[in-house]
Amino acid sequence: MKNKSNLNINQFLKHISLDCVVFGFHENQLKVLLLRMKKTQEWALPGGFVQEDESMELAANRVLKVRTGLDHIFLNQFHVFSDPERSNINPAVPDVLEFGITFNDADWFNQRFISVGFYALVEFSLVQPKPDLLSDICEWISLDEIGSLMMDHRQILDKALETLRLQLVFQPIGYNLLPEKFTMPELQKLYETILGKELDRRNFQRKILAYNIISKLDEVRQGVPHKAPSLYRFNPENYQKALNEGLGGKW
Amino acid sequence: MKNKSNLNINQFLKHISLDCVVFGFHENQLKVLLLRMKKTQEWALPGGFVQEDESMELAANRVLKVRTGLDHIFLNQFHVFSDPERSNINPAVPDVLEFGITFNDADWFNQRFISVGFYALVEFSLVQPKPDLLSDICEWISLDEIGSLMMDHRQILDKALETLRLQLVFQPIGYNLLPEKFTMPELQKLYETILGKELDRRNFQRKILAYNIISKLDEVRQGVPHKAPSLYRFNPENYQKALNEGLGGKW
DNA sequence: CAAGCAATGTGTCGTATTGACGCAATGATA
DNA sequence: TATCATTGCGTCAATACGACACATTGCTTG
Repeated sequence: MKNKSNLNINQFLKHISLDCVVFGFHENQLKVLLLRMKKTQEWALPGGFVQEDESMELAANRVLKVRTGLDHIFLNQFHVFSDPERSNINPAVPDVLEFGITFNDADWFNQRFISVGFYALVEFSLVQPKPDLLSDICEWISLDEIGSLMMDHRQILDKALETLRLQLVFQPIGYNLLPEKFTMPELQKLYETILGKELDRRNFQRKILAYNIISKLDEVRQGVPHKAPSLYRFNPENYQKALNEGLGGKW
Repeated sequence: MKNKSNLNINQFLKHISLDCVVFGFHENQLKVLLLRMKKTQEWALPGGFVQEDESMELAANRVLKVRTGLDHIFLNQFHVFSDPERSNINPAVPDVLEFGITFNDADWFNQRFISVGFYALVEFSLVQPKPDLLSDICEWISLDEIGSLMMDHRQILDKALETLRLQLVFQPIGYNLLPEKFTMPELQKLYETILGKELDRRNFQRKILAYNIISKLDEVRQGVPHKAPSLYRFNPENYQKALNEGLGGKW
């Protein structure tokens, strides 16, 4: 039973959804990809549903491919949001009714959803944001400019950030967020933004270099004021090794 | 539409299940609560489904209350298992048909499930294991005696253990696994079992004491061979503080 | 019943890690 | 050409960590 829109809800599992917190880094700021809902003008995380033959991970990849144009995105599930009240106030329903979608579809959106949260780390410049059926805008918003979001999406975002901070302590971060070549101050700013606090420039460099996950290049960044900083790039082998084995693993 | 058994599947959300890895510590061994399926004799994790008005956490608590007799169990979700093939080989179906359950119920068990994995830490001696409708045995099995499990439950167990190991590095563990009073060697053995490697007795004590989460008592363990070890107990306030703020948090 | 012994309680020492900070070099800016 | 923000490199003390020594306790055993 198809419907007028290009969204065929009948191929999706009931009660289950996913929401993605897509992190990017640009102009020394951590940004998140958000959608603005047509009807309510509320901002929301990109999300979607699960087809009958795909895993949650595949579904998240499929959703993000449409939303960003990217394939093989670095993705991690971090929490399941299952408060029975979380979707009671779903404001998407009036939207649905306005855009040529049948009442059966409104029922679909009105049901209770248990949502699996994913966070994604992507290289900002590669993303081509595309709104979905219910939104008119899809764009990057700086972390400190994000106010309240639709439903419990603010809570999902906060939990993603908290998870990312914990990961940072025992796993390398940056390979998926920075361009191939980057400077030490840029990498440091990324860490500072995620952690939400300032770090000592010299101690940071010492620690990062000790991990052996980045290599210094024979180039400097051009066209910047003051002294030109050296460029670095990640060492894929050691980075992967650090991902598997952890960094400062105590005990 | 009720059925003959005391399991009313109609109150549950379709496609969604949960599985619990319940850890206990006894006789210096880490144990997991397992069920043996009546029909196939395979071992399985305790699990269940989600009612229409409860969160995943509430559902997990409800399931474990029945299975262990305990309330307010320390519970954490750790991963969602959503491989479309994971429940194709569900061996519970023949069981279901044999125990007076209607064919509609067999359909229920035959559907695809996305399962949220929880791990629980409980005090061994407080648990009163009870089998469920499809199992004849519910008991503690030592970690190193666990072979293959039903469906993907072995994979779920392994992931739970991996998560527990990571938690151990930056969060205190033990309050929920040990009796009120315990000895330093017991606590160390718990850490060693979870980490899967031996630790230096003296360095372990120094490190643990530095966290200020346990207090030494004016008692020693009675009736043990050789020198009687002192008893300790967790300091609830500092333990909770460490849970929130983390332990050796780098950066 | 005393010597032996296994396990516990306490401390040391060299090394590595960390946090705080100094200072010279660079290169655009004024 | 002098200035100055920023980068690159280094120092030092405090702390944490791993490896190990030694004394103590109290059951075990000859």
